[in-house]
Order: sequence, then structure tokens, then C-alpha cells
Amino acid sequence: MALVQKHILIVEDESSIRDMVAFALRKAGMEAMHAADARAAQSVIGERVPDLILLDWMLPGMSGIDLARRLRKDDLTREVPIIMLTARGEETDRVSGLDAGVDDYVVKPFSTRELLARIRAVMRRTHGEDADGVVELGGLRVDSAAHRVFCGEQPVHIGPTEYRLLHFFMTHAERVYTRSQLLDHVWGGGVYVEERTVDVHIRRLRKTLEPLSKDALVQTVRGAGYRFSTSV
Amino acid sequence: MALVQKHILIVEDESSIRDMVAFALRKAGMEAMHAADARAAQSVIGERVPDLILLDWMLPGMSGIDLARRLRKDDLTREVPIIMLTARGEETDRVSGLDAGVDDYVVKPFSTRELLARIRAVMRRTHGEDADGVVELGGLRVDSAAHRVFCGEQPVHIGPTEYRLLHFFMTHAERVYTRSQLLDHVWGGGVYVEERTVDVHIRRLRKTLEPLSKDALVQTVRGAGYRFSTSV
DNA sequence: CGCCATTGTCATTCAGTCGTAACAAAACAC
DNA sequence: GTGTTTTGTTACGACTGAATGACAATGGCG
Repeated sequence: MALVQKHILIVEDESSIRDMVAFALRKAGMEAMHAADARAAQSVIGERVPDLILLDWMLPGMSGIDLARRLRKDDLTREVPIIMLTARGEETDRVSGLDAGVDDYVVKPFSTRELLARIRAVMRRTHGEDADGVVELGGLRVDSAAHRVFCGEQPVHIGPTEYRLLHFFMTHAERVYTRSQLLDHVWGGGVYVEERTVDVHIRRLRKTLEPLSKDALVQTVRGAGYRFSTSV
Repeated sequence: MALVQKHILIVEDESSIRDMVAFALRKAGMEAMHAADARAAQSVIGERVPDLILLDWMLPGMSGIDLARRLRKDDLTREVPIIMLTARGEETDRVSGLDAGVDDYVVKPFSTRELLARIRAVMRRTHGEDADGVVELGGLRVDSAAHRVFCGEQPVHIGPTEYRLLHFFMTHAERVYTRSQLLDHVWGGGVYVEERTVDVHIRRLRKTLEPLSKDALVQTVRGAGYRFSTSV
């Protein structure tokens, strides 16, 4: 966090909030980018993919949720964590937000303290991937630059979807994700795929990890979803 | 909340509001301290640092905002959550308040019910269950993000219903719940299930806690129901 | 074009979990 | 003490959700 300055994009139409957040972010040693609506956001993202996006729920034109969904569809932005800014009373819509693959929520009005805490929490969670794009966890190593997986020194052959799934898991370990969330994060939002398909790819992922006896890392949480965890 | 009485400081110049709030707080089992202006507030805080501060926006002399800022600077009071009381129409100024690190807002006129709800929410957030929803009690840890239970570092295998039951207990400890209440809270209202079913799940919960010798946390209150308590 | 890898879906099998009833044990009232 | 009420415990059938394997469709590549 201290070494590499994180870039945060704020998508918010109210300039007062935007300025406040930008000020707080800069004071916390992050680089603040901003956009007033979805269209502007997309152009900003086009120039530089931010490390995290703060997204207002209600936006003129395309809504925050729609933008989130769109971002999840794009390979370039699929992995960028999104924190939604919602007004009080909109919390009831949480479900649809989580379904869109949003990482967290902050309800307005919020303190900059809370916002920063959430940002740090999400980044910690999403962390793992260092500068070179190498994640190492539970005896596995994913090199996203080389697009390869290693177990120790031994390279592991893995299919494209299983690779993305594993990569997502390793950068979001110790947390349950529903099938729907996995579809959003790994497949990209708005894709028309059966939820049960996730099961199959979990199976395939486990099968490739089996000969390395690393299949126990992918855990089933009955009634909830799946989890990647280093503790049995 | 029930064990340790929380001290709440009300900084408000209108005595009518002050009294009403103080009355509501005491009825809710909290200790109310009060001050009419910033200077008085600081002297009260000097004697005892409260667990939460209710701060009027407009105060004679130093404004609430300034006081909040000052409290945030002091190491002793930096972590004390602050809820701002604002008159309607001042909401536009929210931004500057949020920047001062205020945790929440209540707009006058407010109901004591809403105020209490906000107080509890802020306390839950800043104190016990915060950020990702980790509850720790009696040597057990429930991580709702990971959907997991730990005893120390050791993960505990637990079924879905037992998990929900334990989670409810740990977030509502030191209090008896009837079987009917447990059914409402853990099973969800409108489900028709025999009351005695609760017994069975209590049994199952105890069984999974037994090998950790944590089963004594789940206590029977004859004629009333069950209770989760850290004291034997 | 034919081959192979990969993908999504389905049907089937499997395993875990649930609620209930039945009986044993404990606590209580008298 | 006895009788009654309340709770503990176990076993079991029904059910749900997950694992698995097979299959057809797709698409890249030589």
C-alpha cells in the first residue's frame, strides 16, 4: 500500500461527496480519480484501470449497478474490486448488488474513517497479487503474467476457466462465495450460465489439484457456496 | 451490552432534548452523562472517557464539528464513536461533518427508537462485530464472511443450522431465549417446526462443541429456554 | 477438413442434514 | 418417597443439495 500508490476511482455525481472522498483518499496516500457518471467512468477506466472503484448506486444515465455489471463483463476490469455507495433505505437492494459482484457496501452518509476502513478491508481481501501478479497460497503459485500455475517447481496443467476460478479464489481466500457471485467474478456478470455449472468447474478444478493433494483447499460450504482456505 | 453498562455522553444545549435522550438511554440500560457545551463536554470526558458521544451540531461557543475534530486528534478519544445530532436542513453540511470523522447522523426531530437503533449499530460496527463480521466470545470465533467457526486456530466443522444457532447465540449472548424465539430468529419466522426440534439442534450444537470443551457455553434455563453465556 | 481441448447442461448417484417420535434421565412439586 | 413435567438423547425416514460422469456443442488449430 505504501510502496505502490493505489489508484481509486470515484464515480459519483454529487461533487461535494466526490471532493470529500478525494480529499480523504489523497490524505491517506492514495491517488484519487473521479467521474460524474458511467460514461465518464468508462473513459477514465479506458486510460488507466484503477485498483478499486467507489461507485454511487444512483447515477444519472446508467445506474451504478448496471455499470458494475458491465465492468464485470470486461476482462480488463473483472478483477477490480467495487465498493458501492448507497443512500440509506437502499440497503434492501443489497442482494441485487451482491449478485452483480459488488465487493462491499457503504451507506451514506458515511465517515471517511469508515470508508477508508472498508477500502483497506477490501484491498486486504483482494490482496495477494503483488506487483508482478504472482499469488502464492497454500503451496500453490499462480503467475498471472505467465498465466501459469505451479505447485512448488512443478508446473500444473489447467484449463482456462479453472485457471480463472483458481486465481479468483487465491486472491479472495478465506471467504465464502455463492455460485452466483462466482459466476459474476469468474465468468463475468450478465453471462447466461446455469448455477450448477459452477459445481462442475469446481469439480474440474479439484481434479487437477488432486494429484498434487491440494484439492482440500477448495471447500464446499453447504447451503452457501464455495471457499478457498488453507486451514482444513 | 448487558454485562458492561455503556456510558454515553450527550452534548446538547437544549435541556429538553438532553433529558429525553438521557431517559431513553437509561431505560435501555445505558449510563447517560451530559454536557451543555463543548467546554463542559471536555471536562466530563476528562473524568471518564465515554463509550459513545452524541453531539449536537450547533452548540454555543465551539461548534459540534469543531469538538468532534478535536476529539479525533486526541489519542484518548480517537476511537470513541460519535453520532451527530443535526437539525433538518443542515444535512447539506454533512460533508464537513463526515470529514471530521463522525460515525453517523441523526436528524432532528428523531424518535428515541431510531436513536437507539443507530447507537447500537455504531457500537456493533466499531466494537464487537465490525468490518467483516467476526464475533469472538468465550474462546470461540465465528467468521461470517468465511462462514466458519474457529476455536483458537482450529477450524470447527459445523452444520448449517448449528452454525446459524451458534452465530445468533454469540451475537445475543447472556440472554435467555425461548424455543419459540429461537425458531423465529434462527429458523426464520413463518416456518412451522416443532418446538422440541430446538432441543435436538441444541444437542447437536453441544455435541460439536464438546470435543473443544466449549459445550458449557450453551446453557439450559429450565422452564424458559436456552442461553449462551461465558460464565458458568 | 478432422482433431482435440474446452465448455455448459443434464441425469444419476451420493452424502449430509432435517424434523420428528420415542424413550431415558433429570428436575421439580407435593 | 411418588408422580409429573421438562429436558436430554438417540434412531430413523424424508429430503435437499452437492458430486459425479456422460454427452453434445463449440471453437481453435494444424
